[in-house]
Amino acid sequence: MKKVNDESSTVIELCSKSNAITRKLDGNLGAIHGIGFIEYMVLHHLNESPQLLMRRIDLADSLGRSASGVTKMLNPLEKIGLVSKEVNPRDARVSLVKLTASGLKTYQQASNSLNQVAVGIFQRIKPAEIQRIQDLFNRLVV
Amino acid sequence: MKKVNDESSTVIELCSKSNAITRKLDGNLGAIHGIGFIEYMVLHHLNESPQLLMRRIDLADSLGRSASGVTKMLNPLEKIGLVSKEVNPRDARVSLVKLTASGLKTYQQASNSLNQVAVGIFQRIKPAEIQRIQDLFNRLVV
DNA sequence: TCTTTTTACTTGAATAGTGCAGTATATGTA
DNA sequence: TACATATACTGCACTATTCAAGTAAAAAGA
Repeated sequence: MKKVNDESSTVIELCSKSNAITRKLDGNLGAIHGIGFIEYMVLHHLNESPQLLMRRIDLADSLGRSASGVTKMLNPLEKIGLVSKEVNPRDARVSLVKLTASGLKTYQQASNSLNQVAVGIFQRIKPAEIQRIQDLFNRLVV
Repeated sequence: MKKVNDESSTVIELCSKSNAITRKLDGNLGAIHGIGFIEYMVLHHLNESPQLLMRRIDLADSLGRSASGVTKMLNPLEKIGLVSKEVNPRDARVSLVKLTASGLKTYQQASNSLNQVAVGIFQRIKPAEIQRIQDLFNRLVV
């Protein structure tokens, strides 16, 4: 008697691996650069966006986290000067987050560490397949 | 100027999706069955193992979580009777976790909910590709 | 215009998760 | 045997994350 379908067991595997990877990277980045993996992801998404600028709500979506989680997480990052708060003249509700010069520098350094660890994680998977995985992720409906 | 390699951006995507999925399933399972997704995963791994029995440390590995995290999480599950604590006569250090009859029932019911949600998540991906993803996950080195 | 609804964000209370230190048991080695 | 090291687990202090409630501004509708 089968209890879960293929989709479910894949979801379970996905989240287990993600937990393990997050823990590993938290330790790695934390020891070397003083930020966790989630903080790294903030810097990454800012770096990818035009003008290094994002709305908090879009950041929450990109990270798969709640709005309040983003608010709280950003406080320490502002305090240590990796990001700054900007206003949107068109809409007074939004509070934009910007990557500072210092944040960019930390991002670039931490990226080197991440690159090494990430290569280790995918060492048994061919480059073409990595591309393929990423394509599949983009088609997930969450 | 490229900052992160393909491996890194795939890791970032993986963890973002996992966060979003976890949040979605926490809400879904919590509302209907009174357990979060992580608790569901505990029941799932116990159900998959022989005699419905696991060591706490192996459970932690399967979940990608710390040993103390498992200890803490298991307390409420024992209190509501979904799992029970067993001793290992061969090794007094280990404390085994067993899926109870009540836990099995909850697991089976929650699996129905999960199956539905999981199908929705993979709706744009072909069955053959789902198999493929799972195979790739098993080859990750974490 | 005035009112309702939606959106963006923040705060507080509660919960969850971590690392580290400590305990107890088992294993390896001389 | 004795001793050092490794393993399994737990408790504690700290950090992180969430939900629900609240504020304020924008958009939509009458």
